[in-house]
Amino acid sequence: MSSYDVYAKNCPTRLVLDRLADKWALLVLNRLTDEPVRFNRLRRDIEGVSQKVLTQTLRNLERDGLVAREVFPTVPVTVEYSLTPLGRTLTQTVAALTHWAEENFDSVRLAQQSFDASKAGHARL
Amino acid sequence: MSSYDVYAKNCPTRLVLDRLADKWALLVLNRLTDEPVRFNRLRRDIEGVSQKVLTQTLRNLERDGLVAREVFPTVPVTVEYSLTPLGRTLTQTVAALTHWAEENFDSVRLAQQSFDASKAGHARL
DNA sequence: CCGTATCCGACCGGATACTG
DNA sequence: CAGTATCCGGTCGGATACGG
Repeated sequence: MSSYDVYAKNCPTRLVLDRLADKWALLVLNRLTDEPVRFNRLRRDIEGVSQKVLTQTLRNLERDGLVAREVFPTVPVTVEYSLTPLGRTLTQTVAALTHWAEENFDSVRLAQQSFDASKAGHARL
Repeated sequence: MSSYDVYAKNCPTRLVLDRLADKWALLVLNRLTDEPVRFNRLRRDIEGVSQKVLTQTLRNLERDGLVAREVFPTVPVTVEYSLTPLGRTLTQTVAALTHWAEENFDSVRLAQQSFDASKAGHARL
């Protein structure tokens, strides 16, 4: 079964999947879907990400060819990030994931509460 | 723009997205797509995951209502994991992600090599 | 404005040993 | 077989300071 190769350690797909399995990466790709965005704008819009981590995330995405970085020689300097053609091939899927999360949040929360309640009896400290 | 709420810190969707943005979780969901799987089978099939981390991943997915855990009173005990109906609503999207990774691995690798080569001049240790 | 560099505490995950 | 418990080194990420 070649479709099971995905689970193998040496499967190249795992390397790509590891990168996508990153909450900030997904949020960045999502934010860049409609328009190019400057660094600090991105930093402000995606609440909770530090400058360091956002930079790392963007570098990784740039290295993978999903995001393009363009520097404008203004004073002070302006840097715009946008999706590459390769990156755009991912937007449908990323949007689907986000959409699922929006649609099913209530179900997930309900399941969590139910799960936690059923385990409450064990909390005998 | 309500569709931008996804990026807000307090957005509930972020909580769900954080959980899905996990490489092991995605691989587990993928592996459970076609059939229920026992714990050690899962551990063997998904190379590189430790028992501890696989357990944690499965507990989280169970808590979120995506995965069901069934214990069979055999000797020794047998535990089967499967997708819940809620979990099955995710399989299309997860499969799409995996499929993208398979399709575009070459492009990503090429981009990485190109990126690394362009930065080689800075490696003056 | 857009980073890089450094320090440092918190958390993650592997190894190991033990239970039902 | 399927976990839980504990230890413990490595990594991640926040804070801060500084540079182009």
